[in-house]
Amino acid sequence: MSDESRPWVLHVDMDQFIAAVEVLRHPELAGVPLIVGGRGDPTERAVVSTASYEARGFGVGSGMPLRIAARKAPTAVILPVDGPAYTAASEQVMATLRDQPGAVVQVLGWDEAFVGVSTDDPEAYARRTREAVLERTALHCSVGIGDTLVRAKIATGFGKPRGMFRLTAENWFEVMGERPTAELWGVGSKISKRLAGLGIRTVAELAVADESAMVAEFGPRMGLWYAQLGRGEGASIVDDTPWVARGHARETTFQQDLTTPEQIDSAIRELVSQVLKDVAAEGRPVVGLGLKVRYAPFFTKTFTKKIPSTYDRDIVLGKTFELVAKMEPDRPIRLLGVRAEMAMPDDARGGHTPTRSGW
DNA sequence: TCTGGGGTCCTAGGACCC
DNA sequence: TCTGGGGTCCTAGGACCC
Repeated sequence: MSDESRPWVLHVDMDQFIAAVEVLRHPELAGVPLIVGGRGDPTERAVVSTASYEARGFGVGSGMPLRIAARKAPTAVILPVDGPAYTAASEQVMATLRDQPGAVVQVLGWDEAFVGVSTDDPEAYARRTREAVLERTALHCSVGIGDTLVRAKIATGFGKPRGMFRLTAENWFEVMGERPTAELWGVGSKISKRLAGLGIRTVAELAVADESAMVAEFGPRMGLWYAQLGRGEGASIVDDTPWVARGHARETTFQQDLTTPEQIDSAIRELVSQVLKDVAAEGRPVVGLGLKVRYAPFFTKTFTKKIPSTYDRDIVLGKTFELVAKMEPDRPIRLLGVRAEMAMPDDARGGHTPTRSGW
């Protein structure tokens, strides 16, 4: 170890963020199993956004259907999602991070951010950051310390809750080598299964995977990117360029299945008008409109249509009727969404880095 | 009494042009 | 009668993340 100041990547992740914000507003809920999701009504179709650690003890996790969560944790308090409250808390957290000396902050979501900083003692810096966040927001966080973005991000999991962990080229294989590929950030269940088909099950095996086999299976970009991920390598520069959305979408879940063309048509009209309003607020032209239709269960149909200059109602409705015509009568539509794509300024398009997410 | 809503990026294949 | 190669654009779909 040297005293030399060098660049580090910190990944700051709030502990059970949404539940913690709710406890701040409802102090009597401290220590109580708490579930936040949907409109707070477990008889409705919705999923869990966050479960407190107490609720997780009952086997409740995020993404789980709310009614199942309520069954698993019958004593849990269930609250509705309150987006504006979490946005406000998030802004306080991010402002605190930006106030730290020398910090470059790249926000990843409501409850997490990368912080780039040059320091000779990243643990001390991380500790001061955690203290500052706690003091300003009364919220706890964990910090991952890494020499790349990927390593910092993965490190956080080992620091939770209310702690920190350092993951670098030095201990990467010691810590991650024997773990399944699905523990990597960007490898989910589908990809890990395809990797297993190539005989690759652990991070260490992925790290030395045959390049031509990877490219044959996943294509030129993804194939090389996954192998790189297995080594924990990649970008180490935290980028605080303000984020510009590439598109907007509106999706909704119907409490009752939609079954007739008339119902579907009016639902699409409503969503299209909402998303066009969102896009108009950005002041950029609409270049495409997509429709996503989900049948119950597990089956998704999509179409996207480039719109020449502006939204063309006839095109969208024409495609809609095509979808409806293809609908099988015994498969009622469950969920439905509309996505609009906006024109992007050329310099915001990205695509210059060798990884799927630009890192 | 199963399955949100908001995003990101990549790939394959067909159409079309030269 | 037979059939290039390269490039771009568009659509559809897949996968992942929080």
